[in-house]
Amino acid sequence: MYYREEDGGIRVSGTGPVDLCSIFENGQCFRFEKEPDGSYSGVALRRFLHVSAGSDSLFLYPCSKEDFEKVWRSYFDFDTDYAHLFESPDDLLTEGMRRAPGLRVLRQEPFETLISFIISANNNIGRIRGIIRRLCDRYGDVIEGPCGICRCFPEPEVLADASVEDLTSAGTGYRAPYIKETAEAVRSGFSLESLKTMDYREAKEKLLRLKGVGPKVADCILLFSLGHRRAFPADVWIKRVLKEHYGFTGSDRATEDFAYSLFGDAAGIAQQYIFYAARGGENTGDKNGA
DNA sequence: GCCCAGGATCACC
DNA sequence: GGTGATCCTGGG
Repeated sequence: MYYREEDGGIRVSGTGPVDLCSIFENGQCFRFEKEPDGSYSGVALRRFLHVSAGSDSLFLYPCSKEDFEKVWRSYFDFDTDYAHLFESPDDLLTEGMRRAPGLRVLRQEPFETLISFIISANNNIGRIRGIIRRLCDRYGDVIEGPCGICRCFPEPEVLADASVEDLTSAGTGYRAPYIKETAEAVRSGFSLESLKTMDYREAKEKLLRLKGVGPKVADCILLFSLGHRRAFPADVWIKRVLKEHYGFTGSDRATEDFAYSLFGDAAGIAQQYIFYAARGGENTGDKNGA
């Protein structure tokens, strides 16, 4: 992989396939919007970013060499070669890799990911996006983007100080007190950062103590922001696939072990491919439109 | 008006 | 340790 500065941005080549739709609309990330020309823009890590993909390159804007090295390189997980993660992929995984060759698992901001996936419980992608947009508009810091102002994801203190009534009126429903309580926990010292270097199970156990975080949400946070690639979020779709394709049913812990036995250390990345294999050529899991 | 999808929690066994 | 009712909201 190599890159060069160009018109205030960075052009990256040799990354292997990158498909922005399967990155930004597969349910791992809720803050990037598709532009009419197929590019995406949004705010992540307190920075505005516009991304467009060519046949063999990617353009990030605005972006300096320093931004790329310090922020976006790891955000997009550019240093991992997804094509060679699995020694002997089975039929289902192979099919998923064929269908979504440009998929990548992002490394997002942990607090944003935590709150976003608490909101995701009992919810669909269209509504999750709307709720998060309202929270950012109401509680997020303002930053300057190329086309006007944008909003960052709210800081823990701000959500901790928000009233449950206000959080509810943003559309969070019964999850409002969970959001407030979990934001309070983070404000008063619960360290998300320390979970990155912790053993997978230990980190998951810690996350499960937070209000509104169950096994599936914990695995999403571990996989989509904390770099725990063996975290295998088992939603209803994945459970359906495990049953229909492997004849497997079992408890949450048994599912965790089964996924590990099938796919090993990168089980979470396999989960993303399997999602595409199972849902065929359709769009992603969004029934209501993003 | 009714039913459904989507995970976490809580009461209960 | 597992099971089932409940939470909220948009859509069919």
